[in-house]
Amino acid sequence: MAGSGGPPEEARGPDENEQVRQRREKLSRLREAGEDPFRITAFPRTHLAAEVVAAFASLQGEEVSVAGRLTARRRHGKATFLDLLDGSGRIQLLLRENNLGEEAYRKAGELDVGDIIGVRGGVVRTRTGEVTVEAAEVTLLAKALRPLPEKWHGLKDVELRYRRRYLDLIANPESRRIFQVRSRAVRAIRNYLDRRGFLEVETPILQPIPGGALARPFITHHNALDRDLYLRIASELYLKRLIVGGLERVYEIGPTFRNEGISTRHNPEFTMLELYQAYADYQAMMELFEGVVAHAAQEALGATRVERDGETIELAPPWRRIKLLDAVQEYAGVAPEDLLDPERARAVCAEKGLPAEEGTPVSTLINNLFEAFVQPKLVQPTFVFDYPTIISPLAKARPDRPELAERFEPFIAGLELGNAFSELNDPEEQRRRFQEQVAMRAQGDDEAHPMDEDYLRALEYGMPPTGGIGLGIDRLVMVLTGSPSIRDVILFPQLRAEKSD
RNA sequence: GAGCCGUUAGCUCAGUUGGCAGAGCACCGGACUUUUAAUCCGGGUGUCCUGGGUUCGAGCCCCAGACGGCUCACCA
Repeated sequence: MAGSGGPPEEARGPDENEQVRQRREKLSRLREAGEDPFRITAFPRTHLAAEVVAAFASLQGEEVSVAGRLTARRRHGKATFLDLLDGSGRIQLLLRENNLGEEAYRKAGELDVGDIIGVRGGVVRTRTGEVTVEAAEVTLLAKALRPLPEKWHGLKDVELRYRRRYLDLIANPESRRIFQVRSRAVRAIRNYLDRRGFLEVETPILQPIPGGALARPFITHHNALDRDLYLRIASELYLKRLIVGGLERVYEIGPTFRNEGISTRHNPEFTMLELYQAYADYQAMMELFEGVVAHAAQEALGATRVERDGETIELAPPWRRIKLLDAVQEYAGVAPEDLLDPERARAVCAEKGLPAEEGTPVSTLINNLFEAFVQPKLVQPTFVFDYPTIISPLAKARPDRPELAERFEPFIAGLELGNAFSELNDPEEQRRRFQEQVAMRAQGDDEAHPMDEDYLRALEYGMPPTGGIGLGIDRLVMVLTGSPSIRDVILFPQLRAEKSD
């Protein structure tokens, strides 16, 4: 094979097939003719596909240059229609032997679907009314050696969609749309916060003490310092140090890592918005949260309503607000007084078919009830508030009921979208909470919060009363795009190795 | 980590009771100068996920494994 003018053996990939072989041979012939497409470094594009279509009235008869990927071909002898896909969308090209000449038309016939091409030509409308570039010159800018997925069904195989996202983006317009919505939503959030005087900052991703949340971290190692570091599970404690430092409104949008299971709602690395506002409490955070989300939806989708499972979700404020225990009563039918005593609470859970082993803390029982009976019902945006202090070690307790924290979690479409509270700024109380967590860690709870003396020292310098929010960007995008899986809104979700050796 | 389902051509998918591996698109050859899932004629290009086993014979049955999806468990 290698001797028949084909490409050298070592240039081939491991999964060659007939179509790839043919394309490699075409590339070889081009190179032998001194027309190696990969030597071209630029193409003077004058218009995007969408621009040509949108400005047809003024461009008709004018010459334009467009470039992109050849995604379809319809041959009619001495005329051929091509579909060109660029970053803005699709435009049709018309190649005619009359215009190109016999030789150029023949060479254009050697193009393959998937090739990257540049075309110079006049803007016309075809007999069927489609805006089209009638080519005067066609340039191959990059050869596609592999065939594209099928044009009609696109790329359906979810594993291939995740592993080869580039193919998904080429073949499935909906996938392109999702990531455009995601980008617009994030930009809208930044604009919204910037306009309200927030400062965007970056805090360490490599942290010596992984705090700010209750979760297992990834461990890594710095060679020069010869010490283990952790990939952050939250940016919380660093951002609050900035509040101490007088940056009174700060936020960060960035990757966060939790060493836990993977599911349709969890990726080991995800994007979180965290923000902190001095002199505000969790009530103010509710208003800020619903404002951020509604604005993101408006800017990304042009509407505050989204469809999901045939139901319309209205994201415009105000959202419903309900106390955790009231929600449990409403949806699970369990009276708050039944949850005061651990024995009665366990009996109620057992009755409902939930695990209720001896010694299970009431807070866990409440959480189980909530997740089983309440959370799936919270389709419209809902703030659930007043969580047990024991599971909120960084939140300020309610002055009147210290067993409850000034904390809320927002839910949309049954998804937990974030977490927020009035930040605990009493350094002595924070130390007691940390000690409580350290004791739980000693009991084997490896998600309990570690002690962080430097954070306590910062609080000892004085932090104003502060409200804070964490918002899962990926999950918000799931809501905005109606995506059932978090993998649909993360460009390269975590998967197992493709091949095991 | 557990349960259920899936893996067949480049892509989307059929494959009957265990009996020569199939279709559409893509691709290759031919016709065609305004089509848009173009059309018409001709051509199947394959590690049936992998490794064992049963059988005269395995895509199909059995066992083990890989990868993926969904559900559950922990979390945002």
